[in-house]
Amino acid sequence: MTIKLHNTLTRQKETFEPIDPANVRLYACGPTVYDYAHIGNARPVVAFDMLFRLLRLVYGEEHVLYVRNITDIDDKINARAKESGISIRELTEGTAEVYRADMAALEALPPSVEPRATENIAGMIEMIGTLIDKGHAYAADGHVLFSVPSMEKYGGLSRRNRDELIAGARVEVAPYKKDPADFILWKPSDDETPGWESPWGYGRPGWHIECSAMSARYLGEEFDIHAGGLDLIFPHHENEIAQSCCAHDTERMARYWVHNGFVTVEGEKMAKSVGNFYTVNDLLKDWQGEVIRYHLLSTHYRAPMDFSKEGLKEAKAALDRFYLVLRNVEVDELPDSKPDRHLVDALADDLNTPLAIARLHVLATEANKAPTRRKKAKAQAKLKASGELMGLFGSDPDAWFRWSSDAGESLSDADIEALVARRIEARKEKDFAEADRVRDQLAEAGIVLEDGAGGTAWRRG
RNA sequence: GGCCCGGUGGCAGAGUGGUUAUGCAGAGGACUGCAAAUCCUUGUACGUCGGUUCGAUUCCGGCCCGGGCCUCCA
Repeated sequence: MTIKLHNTLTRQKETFEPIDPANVRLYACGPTVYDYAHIGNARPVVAFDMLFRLLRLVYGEEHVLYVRNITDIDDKINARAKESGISIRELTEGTAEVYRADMAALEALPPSVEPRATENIAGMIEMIGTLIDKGHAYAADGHVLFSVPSMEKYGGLSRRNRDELIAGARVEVAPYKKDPADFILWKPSDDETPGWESPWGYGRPGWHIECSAMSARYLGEEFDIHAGGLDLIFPHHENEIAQSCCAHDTERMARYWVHNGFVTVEGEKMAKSVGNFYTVNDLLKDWQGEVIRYHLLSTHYRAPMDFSKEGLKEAKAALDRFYLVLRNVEVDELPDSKPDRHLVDALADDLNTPLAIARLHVLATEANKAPTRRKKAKAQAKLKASGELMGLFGSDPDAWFRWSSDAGESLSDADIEALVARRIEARKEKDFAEADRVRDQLAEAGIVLEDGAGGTAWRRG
């Protein structure tokens, strides 16, 4: 089984060859915890969770190390804490906690390590010191800056040269910069902002250095895959490469760079002013996490995707179809099964999740058409194992169909079961008018009934 | 201005140098007390103009349209 990945370094799909198959190392840029995660933050998490799951399948669960950081030192955090009158620590820990819960609801596995920037300051200071020693950085006016001209190959990932950067610069160049392209490694803090003592005075790290320091600590100087959003290619990832390669004297920081495409919401760029700013936390009030996950997986991770309520409805309908297949189990226990070969092939081909989903549908149809109980159970098991590889079908089918976004406001399970029982009685008496009346009443509350051989099943539609 | 992505049938969304994607929605049928679910059948595609080719939606080039990045936005 070989995995192919689109590598931003070469802009081509390449066969993935780990440095050490017994220790496959993946790093993804995590959130800056100043606000709840929005759907644009969720996409990379789900996409790279799929990659993590695939790597675990191919190389073994014990042989994949996935690091995703939490950025808990940042000027946006400082500003947010100040305006909401809570401490920085309260803000970052509270936000991080919600983040973990939200991502878990999306069925994203927790990363192997989730380092926080504030717990890695020493490593950053050390790295900055190394960069200064090697002539790649300089202190000026309380700041430490990376000297971009000191790196011959700067710009390789984003494919820009320094002249283009300067020509395109839209921000005023700070006076302490020797070169307009230089970027901050360390900056001074005052009494209001968090800071640490350093050889260059009391201050705090720049953004890029944290990923360089943390990836080096947990994954080594050169590792396999570095993942993140498309928008991070420049400057963030470019600068990470500069810092890491110059500090470690390496050719590469990571062998493969994978980037997810952007999300629009309801056809437009997500913005609070447009009213389409969807946070995962809010969405989870109305939709099962798996529905959100499915919607995200239904577009290839590199393509731009439009996230919409309509798309969520479609995702819900599709998952209903699968859970219907999985609910209709006629044997005591499903046999053990491996994921479908074609589905794994699709995923191994640069995470082609839409094709894999199409395969799930084919497997569902096969299960529905199976002529014998045994064959049906086998097909159902295959479907379930395949979906589970993608982080789907983790719910109990009955629980899935009972799920309600407005629990308590609508009919309770007991109410529904009482009505269903009344209708069963009516049908026994051949009082179809009464049976239909009850069914209409339930339908109005969004309950769908199915009269099957084994009795009447219900679900919230 | 520079760099980089996309434009597929009513919708979502894969893929391919010649042959059915898949799902939803639509139409017809089977099943059902009627439904639901399920199964069967079925229609509508590849932005535009050129080029390469026996043949292009698929490769190449121009153009049009949309999106992203160009110093801290996933």
